[in-house]
Amino acid sequence: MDSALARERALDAAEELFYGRGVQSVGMDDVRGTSGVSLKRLYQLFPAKELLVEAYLERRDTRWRGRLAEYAERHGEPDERILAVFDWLGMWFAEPGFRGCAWLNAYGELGATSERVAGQVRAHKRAFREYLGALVAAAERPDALAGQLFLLAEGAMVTAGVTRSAEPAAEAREAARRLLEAG
Amino acid sequence: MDSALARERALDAAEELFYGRGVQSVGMDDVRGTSGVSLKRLYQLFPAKELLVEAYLERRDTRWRGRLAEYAERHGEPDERILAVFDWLGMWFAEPGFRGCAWLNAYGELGATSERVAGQVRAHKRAFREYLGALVAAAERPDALAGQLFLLAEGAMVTAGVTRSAEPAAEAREAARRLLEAG
DNA sequence: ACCGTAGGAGAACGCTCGTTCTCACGTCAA
DNA sequence: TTGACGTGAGAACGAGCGTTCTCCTACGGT
Repeated sequence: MDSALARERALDAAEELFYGRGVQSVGMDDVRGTSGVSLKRLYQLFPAKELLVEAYLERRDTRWRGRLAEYAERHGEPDERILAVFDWLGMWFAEPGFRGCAWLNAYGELGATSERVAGQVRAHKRAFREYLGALVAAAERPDALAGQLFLLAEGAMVTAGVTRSAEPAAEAREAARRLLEAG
Repeated sequence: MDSALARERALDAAEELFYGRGVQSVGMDDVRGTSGVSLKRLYQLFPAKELLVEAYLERRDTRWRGRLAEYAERHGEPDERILAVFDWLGMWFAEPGFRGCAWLNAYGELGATSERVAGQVRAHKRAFREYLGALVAAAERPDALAGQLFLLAEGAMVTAGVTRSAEPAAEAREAARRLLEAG
């Protein structure tokens, strides 16, 4: 198994385990067991657990925002694109194994102790907020609307995670629709 | 020091430490040091760390909802009461030492491993949602609005916690005002 | 065939931390 | 006074886990 493949396997295992059970309750030995990558290799690729955590969050960030953008961009009308964000959230919430927003979970777990993880969470949220800002600008709406939509989306993520339900996406979509309609 | 006082001291220390630094990075020894309550007493009052965590969340839940209701009820007009919730959130976010919603942080940290803590978080959020439901009903608005306001409030809490800013409360308040206005 | 290197399995190390135990001291009832 | 008891200080115990080390096997180049 070459390094690139071992790295992917390790990150796949890290993502499955860290997202599903939290970072602190997963040991490097669990990552080894799930990935099939030996401890020696793991530490060659990621010299400390924290680096594996950071790589996990970074890869997931890229993929998450990519998938969201890909879905939203299938819709031509600017207002539809905005609402599509909430549709996509609903599909995400309904996926098996959904356990809330990985970054908010990581923030609750590590935000107080790891400044780097806290920074990654802020960067991820800022990027999401800016993406909404671009959609809102394309719809020729005031930027303040993006902030409000962002709060709805964050509230939906958190609530879907805690209650294990996809319903908050529909509620947030409806609120977003009304804000669009009113403004 | 009698038992009741020791209990209060222990909970005061637990709250300060768990909320400020997270549950897992605080040891029972830290609680002893901050509270001045000996380990023996701590374990008499709370036979395991998890019980101390639960007691901390429960006491904080009572106080948090009490303070919110007290503030909101100073306002007579139903619509004003609803908006007062967001004003209160803004005051809370601006308090020194604010580090986001204690329950969401606890959920990120322990939700995957402690079913009891996860249940407390759900109960707390359900109670908050029901409180909003009561305010919305008093304003003779549809219950769906309560769900939307709830998402705004949750989004504001999360965002204020991550960005260390009180600003999201004002954004959420403005969104709430527009939803009230439109409905 | 031989040696040097890489890699795997897993033991070992060291630290943290939840929990319990030891021991000395003070208190109060008889 | 005495002895049972509660308490505090902190040592001790045991488990978990991040990280490193040992040892052994396999293989590639000469």
